Amino acid sequence: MQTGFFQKIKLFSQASPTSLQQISHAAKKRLYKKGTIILDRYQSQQTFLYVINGWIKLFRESSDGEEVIVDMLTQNHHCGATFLFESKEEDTYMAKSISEIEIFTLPTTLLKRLVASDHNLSLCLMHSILQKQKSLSVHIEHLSIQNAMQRIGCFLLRLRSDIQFQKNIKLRLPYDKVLLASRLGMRPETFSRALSKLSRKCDLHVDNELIAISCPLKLIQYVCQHCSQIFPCNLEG
Amino acid sequence: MQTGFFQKIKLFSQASPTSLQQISHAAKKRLYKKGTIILDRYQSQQTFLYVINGWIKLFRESSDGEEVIVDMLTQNHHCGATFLFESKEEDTYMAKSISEIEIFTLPTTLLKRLVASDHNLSLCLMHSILQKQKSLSVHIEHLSIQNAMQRIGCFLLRLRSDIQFQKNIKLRLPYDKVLLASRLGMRPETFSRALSKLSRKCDLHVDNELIAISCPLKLIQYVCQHCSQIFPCNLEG
DNA sequence: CGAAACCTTGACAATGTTCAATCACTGTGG
DNA sequence: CCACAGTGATTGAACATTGTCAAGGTTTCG
Repeated sequence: MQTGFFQKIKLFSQASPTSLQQISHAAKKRLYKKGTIILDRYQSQQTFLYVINGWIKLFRESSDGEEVIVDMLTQNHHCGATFLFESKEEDTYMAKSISEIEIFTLPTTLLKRLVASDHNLSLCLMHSILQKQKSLSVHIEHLSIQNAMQRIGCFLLRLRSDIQFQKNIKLRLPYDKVLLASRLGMRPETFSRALSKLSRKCDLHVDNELIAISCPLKLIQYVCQHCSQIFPCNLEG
Repeated sequence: MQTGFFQKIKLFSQASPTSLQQISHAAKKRLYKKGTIILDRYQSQQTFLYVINGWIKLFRESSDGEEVIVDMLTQNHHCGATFLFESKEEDTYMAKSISEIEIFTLPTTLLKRLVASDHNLSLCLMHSILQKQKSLSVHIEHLSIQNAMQRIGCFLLRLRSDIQFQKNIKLRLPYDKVLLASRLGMRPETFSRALSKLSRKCDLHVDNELIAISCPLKLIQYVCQHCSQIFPCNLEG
């Protein structure tokens, strides 16, 4: 792969020429169709994964056999930084493509070496981790404050950054409702009922995975009322 | 303050002598009694705060005037790293002592300079941030999977790391129940009822803020049953 | 075509919240 | 020193929200 490609990625934009060269040498770009297991738990430990395009589900099984969503990644998200310093088996996860995806991977060992030697690269990585941390904090606040309808509305609002200045927004849910329900901490049945209740309350038009928001401000007002953030909260850079 | 003090702190253990010197020069050690406002929102932006001892509440107000807990800090926790790269007003918080506390602070600007120049220091900081990130992920899993009784039990279990090998553990709640309830994402009334229900179910003995766990394994079994982590999950340090 | 997954709906159970009342405890000012 | 206000904590009753179970429709894909 070409160094220019990586230089355009914020995370690597400050990396030294040597680092960029090593990265572009070692990176493996891959395309997968929907529904493919990308990493098993063992591989997750050894792989830094960067999403160029599409959606990926990171998950584990709980002790009673249920699937637990660890994270959902999309464009410009990455995973694997956890294993730069510690490599505990309990932290591992599986990765599965939820749509067609385009990604690249790097061996954790290489990234570890680069981060140890390339100060600017490590600072970019730290910046990115801090952004992620903020989004986790916001997620926690939402889970403890918002009800099912609000969590769904909040998710919709975050799908588009320009949403507050538009009218009659049209969205497509990026992945299926069962998964989305789980991501938002509720049962599929609750999701189904809450979405239809929300659409009555805030003038949405729902047609399977297509959703039209006729008046974003109305939705924002209902969704964000108890939150400590100001509306376009936590839109990642 | 003495450089030796900071060298013993994991976060600064790999810092260069020059960094350590600058840190020890600029650090302000402080004692506060319970109930003191340590930082207002403006100060939080300019201050890196490290807890030597005691408990601190970080919080904000939501748009409808409710207090939102951002984080609870204790021994060896810190806050302020967020502002090393970005300084958004919405990310600021207030800090209040919940017990007698001993802390030290550094100006964000200094830490920023040091992190920019001292590679090993920045790696230590990154490590610490990644640990924090893991604990946030676990928190999210707990909020979406556990019920009120389990969240309370889980909190108790994390108060002592050796808990699984003991019998008849005696604990003291580190801060009041209203705050703890909010931290665990429930109402004080729910907390009160859930704690008494839990104590019946898992043989706890509750006497105000004192709690005795006669059989930790029984509690672990009930609390951790749906979790993707293995028991002594996410014990920091 | 048929199996499997996804999605929705109804009836009901479990869980959590709200509101109001009460009690204990703490610190303050008269 | 006591009265009193304020906070923390608990409890009951009514209510709201979410989860569970079962059934049936729809979509997807080999």
